[in-house]
Amino acid sequence: MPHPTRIRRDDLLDRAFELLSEEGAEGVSMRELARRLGVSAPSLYFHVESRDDLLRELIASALTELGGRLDAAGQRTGGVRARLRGMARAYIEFAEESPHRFALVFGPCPVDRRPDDDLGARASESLLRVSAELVGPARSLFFAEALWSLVHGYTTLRLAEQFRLNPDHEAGFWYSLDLLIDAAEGSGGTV
Amino acid sequence: MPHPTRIRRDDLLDRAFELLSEEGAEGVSMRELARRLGVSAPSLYFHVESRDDLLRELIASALTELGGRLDAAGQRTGGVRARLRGMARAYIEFAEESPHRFALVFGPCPVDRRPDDDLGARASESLLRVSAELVGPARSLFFAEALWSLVHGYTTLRLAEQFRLNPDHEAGFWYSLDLLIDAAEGSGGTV
DNA sequence: ACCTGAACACCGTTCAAGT
DNA sequence: ACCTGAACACCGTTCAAGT
Repeated sequence: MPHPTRIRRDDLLDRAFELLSEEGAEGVSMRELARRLGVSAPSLYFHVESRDDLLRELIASALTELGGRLDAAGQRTGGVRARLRGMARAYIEFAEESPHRFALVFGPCPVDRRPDDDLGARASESLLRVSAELVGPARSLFFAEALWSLVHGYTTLRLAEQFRLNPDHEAGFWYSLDLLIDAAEGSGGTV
Repeated sequence: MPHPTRIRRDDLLDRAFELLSEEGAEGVSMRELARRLGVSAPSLYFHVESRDDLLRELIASALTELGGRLDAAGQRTGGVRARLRGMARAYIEFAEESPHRFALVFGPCPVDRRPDDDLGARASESLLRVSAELVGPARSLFFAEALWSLVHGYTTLRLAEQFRLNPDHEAGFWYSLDLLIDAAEGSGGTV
């Protein structure tokens, strides 16, 4: 063995994940990451192009996990309404469990840090599928966008503690969600 | 005059505003700010407690401006629906005009950087007032929260260019907004 | 009271040098 | 191929020193 320590890419990403979860994107510094790996900072550049590249990897992993959770929620047995509620809950729960990862995925983000378009597409695929059950394929994009806006807005405002005035803020959210679903049902889909 | 240059607080805030507008919060560095003011970095600390303090000031100013715009839109003549639409448009327009300021206001934010609670309250006051016209004071908080979630979600996702798949994304938003207003009207308010 | 330069502890990244 | 230390250009912030 030519060197005392060899960096394994898995370790690198695991430690970066920990840093992100603990301290947010700002805490993911190349030097601190190197410190935790017991390695010099420049050596990281043999395994990662740049800090932005590393963050892009973390975004991709968070997006994949969120997509998986939404998918699971959308495929459970039950009516369309119950599954849409489940997907909304999964979205909120992911944000509550991993606020820093959630913020990184949806936060303002330099072009260099953008994940592949198809990753985002895959994450929203299940929402589009369940939406199509409700309003048909032609209007599924239209409806999914409205649902996503409501859920995302509620989640981010909740995460930013902007509902301090209203301790019972969940009630309004679930009511509004049902309203959108009611309207979609009324507009005549395939189910 | 004991010194060649004296910092005026207005200048300091104006330059910081420019930096924020041009390059986002990350671009607002004490050293770059000092450079633009033709002054040493440490001297800034006689006019501002810390960088977080400065950013808090910028958040406050953005929040005040957004609040003012919402207020103006909410007080125009016209029906409740038209005014709510106007407020939504004002929200979106502010975010489009000042994306970095918008992101700073609603982005994840260390506790030290939080503006006064009553500033946020004042910004949402007009929304609550117009909501109360629609559903009465008892349910205005409930309804305002739903509206805000939808508008905020749509705005942030739009700013993050998450609607790339759907070039006609505005239509779905306005439709959903009307749906929420319809439901509120149906639920029996004072108007 | 207000400004300065020097300093401390951080950053991302590059690069010549080692194995 | 992979790792290192030194270096460069950045940060926020403190502090003794000047006026």
